[in-house]
Amino acid sequence: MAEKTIKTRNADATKEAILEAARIAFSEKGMDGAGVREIAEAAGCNAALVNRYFGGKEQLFAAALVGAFDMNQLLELPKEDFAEAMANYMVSKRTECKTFDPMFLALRSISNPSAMQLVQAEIQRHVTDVYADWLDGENCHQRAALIGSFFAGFYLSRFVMGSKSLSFDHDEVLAPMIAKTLQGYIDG
Amino acid sequence: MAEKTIKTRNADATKEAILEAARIAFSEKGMDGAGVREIAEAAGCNAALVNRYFGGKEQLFAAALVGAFDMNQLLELPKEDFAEAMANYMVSKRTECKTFDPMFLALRSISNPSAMQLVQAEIQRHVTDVYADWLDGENCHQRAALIGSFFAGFYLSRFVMGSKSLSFDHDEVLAPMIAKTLQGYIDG
DNA sequence: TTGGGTTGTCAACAATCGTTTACATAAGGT
DNA sequence: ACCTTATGTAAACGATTGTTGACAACCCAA
Repeated sequence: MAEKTIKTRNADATKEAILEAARIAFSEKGMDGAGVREIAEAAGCNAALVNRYFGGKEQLFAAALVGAFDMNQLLELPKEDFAEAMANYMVSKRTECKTFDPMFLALRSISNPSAMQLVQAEIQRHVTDVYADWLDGENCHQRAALIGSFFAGFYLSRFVMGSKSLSFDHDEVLAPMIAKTLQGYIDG
Repeated sequence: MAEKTIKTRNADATKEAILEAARIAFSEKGMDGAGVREIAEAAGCNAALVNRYFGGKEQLFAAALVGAFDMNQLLELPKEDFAEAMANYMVSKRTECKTFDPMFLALRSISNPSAMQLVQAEIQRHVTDVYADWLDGENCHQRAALIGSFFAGFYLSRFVMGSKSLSFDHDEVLAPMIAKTLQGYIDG
């Protein structure tokens, strides 16, 4: 949103531009790797405005986090379709540059303890607990957490680390394996 | 190894002290989070020696990585015992402070691209490929990589993020679930 | 048109980083 | 004992970081 052609002064707009730029930068480089000046430049404004509108980098990170982990569309499926749908989702996901991905943001920010704590709380409330309610059986919290950790591990290995064995070339092989693992946690 | 009582000059000893301090610091804070001065202080020497002996921080990180991922004791077990043994290993692992853990080092360094590349290459060669050879069946590389990613995800969620649902309190519930997942990848 | 508050910019601050240079000191052969 | 080399220390450099305060420019109401 580096729209400098029209310089209409609008606090809410620049605030939103900073937030969007921050989400992208944090996704690409993590909380520590992304700089305030770099975010401000991508938002088309000055770095000082980041502090004026958000109070600091950490609070900007917290603001970038709200509503990020609302990935509950899959939960509207019938339970017998969930595993295959989620496996297809995991496998069909493509990594584009300059985009906001809460999973990247989380994975690349875990070296920062306070950022990690924010991420953990957000995931626990908006993902793990929701999935546990949906599973709704014996040890549902553990099964939900294992689904989440499996998802995170796959994301980490495939996209962040770039494992060759988990590359796009093997999607047809990977999808059923992933689905089977997920089904195991759904059945309990 | 901050042994300052006896100041015997020994290049190899301090080199090793720096390496050990680096492994611990990198495990706790990651490649970017750990500072050279902090490592040198933990090693009981000056920060300049880090550059003299290793050529720089990145090369120190690379040196701290060699031989780190030799976790192949489990492969000496018979195949039918592997899943349960690895599940017990994952569940019985305790996180101590001031210790070297290559998995922590890897997870907390993925925000640094060059560090991540070094880690990925090391894991691919010393873990994933070795496990694939051991599995030795159809899609063995994918099955091995999924074991690794599952392991990483569990490590990340339980130890680094501190997921409550995967805490020590639920070890008896978690172990058989983990074992079942692993067994799925072993059988293929 | 004028004043006041909002919005944005600029420059500098203090801290930290990895790194380098210059210098001091211990060790060991001659 | 002396001299050379190896080993360790100290200080500073340049770059970057998040943050802040002073200042300028704009918008809007009176």
